[in-house]
Amino acid sequence: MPELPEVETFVRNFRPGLVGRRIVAFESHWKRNVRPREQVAARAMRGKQIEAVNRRGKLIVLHLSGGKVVLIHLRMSGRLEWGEPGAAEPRHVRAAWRLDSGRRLLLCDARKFGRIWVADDIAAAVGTLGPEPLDPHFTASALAARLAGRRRQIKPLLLDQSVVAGLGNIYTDESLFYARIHPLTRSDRLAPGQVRRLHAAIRRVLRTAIDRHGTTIDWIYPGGRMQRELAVYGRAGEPCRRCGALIVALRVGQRGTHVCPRCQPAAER
DNA sequence: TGAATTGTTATCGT
DNA sequence: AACGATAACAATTC
Repeated sequence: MPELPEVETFVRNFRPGLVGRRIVAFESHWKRNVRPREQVAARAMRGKQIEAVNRRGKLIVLHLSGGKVVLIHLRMSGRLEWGEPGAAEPRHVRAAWRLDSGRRLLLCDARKFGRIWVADDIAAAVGTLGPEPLDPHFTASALAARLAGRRRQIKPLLLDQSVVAGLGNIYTDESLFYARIHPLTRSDRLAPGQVRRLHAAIRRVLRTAIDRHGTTIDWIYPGGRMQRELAVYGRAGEPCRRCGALIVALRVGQRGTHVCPRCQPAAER
């Protein structure tokens, strides 16, 4: 569930408590999800200072003194919490970084799908990521270039992190709605104007969602306000805010997908 | 109780 | 062979 806006919100909320702090210890018994294995990762992090905290796609990136990076992917149900001395321990703690401030940074994850890497750089851990959709270099023509030569359905293509980094199910559906593109449309059938609309929609949706601190739609991610403003996601059977037609749920690439049948006419085959 | 949930990867087919 | 579609997987909640 955490997509780019939710990850960005975590980064902004936790950055002040992290930058400049030193990692005293790393504790985890999350064998399957920590790379390299816990003791090796712990040794690489111990004593290092956190010099910067930022985001790349859906990854949280801690830049450590000495040059290594710690990458945290929240996947479906991960979230960051502070472990305060004397406070009750949150549920589902999978990893903890003890800091010289006396606090612990906790990665909590009910479903255990999250991941932690300690690596020399992002590419070494997760391979190639597509451009940041909010970066100035991500222009409409840059998007068009990334779609060129592909003939996949547009929705799975947008979910592919090597095409654009950071979009997940919610914001892909929202972006396609504002661009008035049906999610099954083949990418090579998009007119230049549609690509420009899609580019603008992606940036508009992500910027708005960051401003609202992300989307809270269930118990997993608290604190967001974007759910009030979603146009299609999770609104099956409700009227389209633009035209009044009823929002339809369908399945695209194994994913729950939401469209306005009038605003997003199905691509003819 | 089992259906729903998601990003990634493995696998199958074209 | 490269790409696209699909299945599988992790584990939990309601």
